[in-house]
Amino acid sequence: MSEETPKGRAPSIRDVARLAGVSHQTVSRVLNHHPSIRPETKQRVLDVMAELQYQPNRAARALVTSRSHTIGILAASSTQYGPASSIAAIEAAAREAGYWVSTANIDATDGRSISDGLAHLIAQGIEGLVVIAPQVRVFDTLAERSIDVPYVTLQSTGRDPEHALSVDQIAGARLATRHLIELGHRDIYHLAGPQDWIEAEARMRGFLDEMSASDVPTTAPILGDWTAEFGYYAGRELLTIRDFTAIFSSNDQMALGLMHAVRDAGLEIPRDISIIGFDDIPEAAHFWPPLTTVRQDFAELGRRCVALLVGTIDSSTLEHRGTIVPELIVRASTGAPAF
Amino acid sequence: MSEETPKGRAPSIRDVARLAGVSHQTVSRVLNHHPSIRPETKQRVLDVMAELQYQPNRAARALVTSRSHTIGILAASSTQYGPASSIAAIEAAAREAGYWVSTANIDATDGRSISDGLAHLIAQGIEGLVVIAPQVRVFDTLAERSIDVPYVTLQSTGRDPEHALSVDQIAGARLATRHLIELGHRDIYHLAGPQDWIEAEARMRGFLDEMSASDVPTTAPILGDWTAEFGYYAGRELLTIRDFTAIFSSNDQMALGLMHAVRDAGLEIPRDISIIGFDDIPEAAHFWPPLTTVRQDFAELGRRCVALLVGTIDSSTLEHRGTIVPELIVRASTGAPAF
DNA sequence: TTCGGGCATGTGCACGGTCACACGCCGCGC
DNA sequence: GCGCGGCGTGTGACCGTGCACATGCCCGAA
Repeated sequence: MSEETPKGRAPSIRDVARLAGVSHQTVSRVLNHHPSIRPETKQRVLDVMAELQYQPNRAARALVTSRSHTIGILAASSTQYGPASSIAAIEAAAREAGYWVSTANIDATDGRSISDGLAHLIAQGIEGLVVIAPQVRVFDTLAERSIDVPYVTLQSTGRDPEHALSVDQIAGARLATRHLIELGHRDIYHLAGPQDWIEAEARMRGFLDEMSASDVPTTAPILGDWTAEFGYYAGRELLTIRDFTAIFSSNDQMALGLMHAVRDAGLEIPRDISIIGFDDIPEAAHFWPPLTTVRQDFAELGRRCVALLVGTIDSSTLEHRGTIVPELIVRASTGAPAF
Repeated sequence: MSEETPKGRAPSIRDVARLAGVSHQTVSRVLNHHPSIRPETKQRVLDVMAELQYQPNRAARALVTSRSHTIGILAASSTQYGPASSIAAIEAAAREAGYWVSTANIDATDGRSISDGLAHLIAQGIEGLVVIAPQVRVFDTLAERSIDVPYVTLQSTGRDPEHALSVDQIAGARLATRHLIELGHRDIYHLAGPQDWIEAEARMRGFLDEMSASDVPTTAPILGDWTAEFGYYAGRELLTIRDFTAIFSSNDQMALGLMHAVRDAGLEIPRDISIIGFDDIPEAAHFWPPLTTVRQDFAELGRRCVALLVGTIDSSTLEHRGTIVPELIVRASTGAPAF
């Protein structure tokens, strides 16, 4: 080994200092872009750093500054398209802003898991928290543990609008519902998401709002679990009634299950029944028939989320955040009802 | 504030020590489950810890032990079902084993992004690395940067079998291909994944192996990009030829696109053309028709991955790892060819 | 009795950074 | 000529933990 440093350890600022003929503090100043350093000195230090392949020790820095530069993500259902997209976007935006990301995947139906995940993140000294999970339970845990870092929840404006950031779910749901109404549908069902997801609740509210605003008699929403499986069985149940011409599903996966059930019953989409989804997962364009749905910009959401969090951390200033409005994507699964 | 500790800081082991009437070292021993501590003393320390809501400082511990207890994940395409499932499984397994996880999402087509992501993880002092990405480029970067932590790549046995862990893609692909051959198909196309994904390569190899083993004339695989979109356009192209009765798609999304194209051409599945996919994403059971595919157990993969990594870190012992064999799921998208 | 050894605990230092403060030098105004 | 302030740099302490070593005690074997 032709190590420049005496020990087997990674080089420290003192090693750099010695080789550059300066004090360790000067090296620290170079690292932190302190203004008053002679360019000549600075260059010398930088050269030695490059030569030694010096890497600042995160732990040491975190210890003394008591700052971790880490944002935690508490995520449920992270295998689903929406959450996964948000996570990826947050991760990218955070890195851009000089922050690290640590994720804890939890089982949102298990209170213990929520608490554990949160403890896990807090133990890492996170400076900000993003919650991507059904909030109802998480909120309780959050309140209980009296979180002392800024946090943002990536769901619709629910119980804690101050911390919420989201695509406007209500507007999206109204968009979808209005689309069906404008096509002439009057008997419309809504297949909602799980009761304890605030996103699901918001979409349901949007549906109900738009229905009553258009003087269309509302039907009781069916509570689902986001899965195609559920959509399929819910569809089979519904079709024993057959007093409707359209269904608005709270996400694309359930819409897929619905379509499956409708076809099994020998009916045609959209001739007999129109179906509209929510999310616009990449596959939706290739469902049979291609699914009309509402698109959300998850990447933008992630970016704003980090901007808000970092703004709060760095300057205690709440950055103003506009609403992200979703977009209606009309494909072939919706049409005028046939009488 | 009725703080027990003098300063506004979080309590340290010394605060605990003072209140418990012991030395800081004794507290440290309690934390690390040192055997020789009187149960009485231990309990006293634990009581004070609980009272003070003491939390060990990770940074300080990492600084002195030079161990971060963190596993890094370098992931591409983490919004897709397979990678997302693996990540969630790894995260859970790692937490179980007392490790933390840090994820870097990269754009695998961009060499710079790979390198940045890797640097990002290394700067965090990760002790192990899991690579979930098309490996060809990543391998080069890995070699170039001479990674000094144990790593595992979550793809098929390719260039670096020593570090690879995966569901046996070749066996899975042979399973799928054999299924088609046994149904009586002779003219079979394979829609492969991107050239630089070793997984895609392995599935292609499995396809070719099985075809020649069964004395069926092979066709040149078509190289796709995993998306339903590509599957759709590839299907349209293929259908202008029509000299085949079955297609084996390297993943379920492309299979979905293929199905779309086949229906657009007025053909029926599986009467005119059989289609088989790979992955068994949760939606596959509700495609039209429900997709025959090959299921991989991602959760098991994640668990083994962490077990292997932690084994290597803790004892430098390579734990023996069996192969995970995928399972053929027969649904309605495949059938005997009609002549 | 003496001595070795294990147990339970304490003392001091090291880890690799940052921060507060001190220091020497130079230029400028009075 | 003297004091003052800013610039560039150095000195030492400190952050919260774990480790090596020291200490006192008790027990059993020589």
